[in-house]
Amino acid sequence: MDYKEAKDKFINTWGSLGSLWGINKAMAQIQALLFISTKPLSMEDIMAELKISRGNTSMNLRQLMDWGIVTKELVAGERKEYFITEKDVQELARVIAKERSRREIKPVIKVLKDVSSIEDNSPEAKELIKQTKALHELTETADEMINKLVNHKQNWITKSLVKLFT
Amino acid sequence: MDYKEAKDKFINTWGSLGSLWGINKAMAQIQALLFISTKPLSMEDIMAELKISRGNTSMNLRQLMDWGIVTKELVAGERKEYFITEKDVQELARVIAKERSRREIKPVIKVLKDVSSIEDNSPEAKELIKQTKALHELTETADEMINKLVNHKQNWITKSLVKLFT
DNA sequence: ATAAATTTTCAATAATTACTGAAAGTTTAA
DNA sequence: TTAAACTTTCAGTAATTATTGAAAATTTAT
Repeated sequence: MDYKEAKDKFINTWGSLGSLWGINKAMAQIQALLFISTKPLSMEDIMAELKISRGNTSMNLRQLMDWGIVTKELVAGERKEYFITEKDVQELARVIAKERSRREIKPVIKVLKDVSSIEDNSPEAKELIKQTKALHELTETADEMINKLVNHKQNWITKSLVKLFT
Repeated sequence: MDYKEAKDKFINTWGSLGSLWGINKAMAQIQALLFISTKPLSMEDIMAELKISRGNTSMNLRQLMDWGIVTKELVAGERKEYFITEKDVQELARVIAKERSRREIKPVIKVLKDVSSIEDNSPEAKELIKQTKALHELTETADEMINKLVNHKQNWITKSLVKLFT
């Protein structure tokens, strides 16, 4: 496998992994491309490399910036905007975990809390309350775990692993 | 909020959460329905409750069985098949984590390994190798972490949390 | 101010993914 | 065996989601 093949394979795999996780393909591919690039890339660069339209590139770059994993980089004497992504994988993982907690887990916790606090004594309602309560507790625990790990800042996954299994 | 509202809200929230995570809506809703049901449900029951077709129900039940979170339950003197889901949330979380590791993480680890072991000395290739190696290590560590947690069998999330932050 | 360079927006369209329903297949009881 | 009860399959269709491309908006240089 030569460089070009390897690069394409990486970008494609990352892209399809993304869509499996509710992140769209183009967004994941742009991030992958920036992640392995040795220099900041312009919108033109990205369009050419991934063969996607200007509009698509613009929208997905914005999303990546909303997530906080891509930033604009000014290149001296250039009018175009250039983009870079967080290059440290640990930091990348932290940011993604934090965003997913905020966007996906937190709202579910709220629903589970509401549902589990209805008042009704029928056996069906009791089962609903019991099971949503259990789910609520589990979800909150998992979310707290993520957030604590996420605030460790450095080498968190490795450190936790050592702490857990030694 | 009365029982019916609460039930619908739970099923719908679980359903849309599912699609956010690459699990289709019907599959997540069927699991949610079984999860709060006080008794095993037949295909007819599920179709009526969720207002989905027979084919859809059949296909998604099979998928849930493939995941190992739903099983057939024979009801004495009944010809129909009845279905139940794992009711213990901890066990449910374990099974899901294990399946996601097997289906999604493992294949990515393989690609990252392949990509990071190409031989090429250009600066671009060096960056690709460096970054995919870092990602490979992180992914493997996270996957090992999931698999170890998953083999703890009881109260794993809570236990790990205590262990980690006390 | 003007206009060239660049980015953003969004209606139209393409691509993907999910769902239906009826025909084919399977199981069970008599 | 037969036929009724039930389940699975899958081609066709519907619903959802992603992408394009060109017009509008913005930014920058002069």
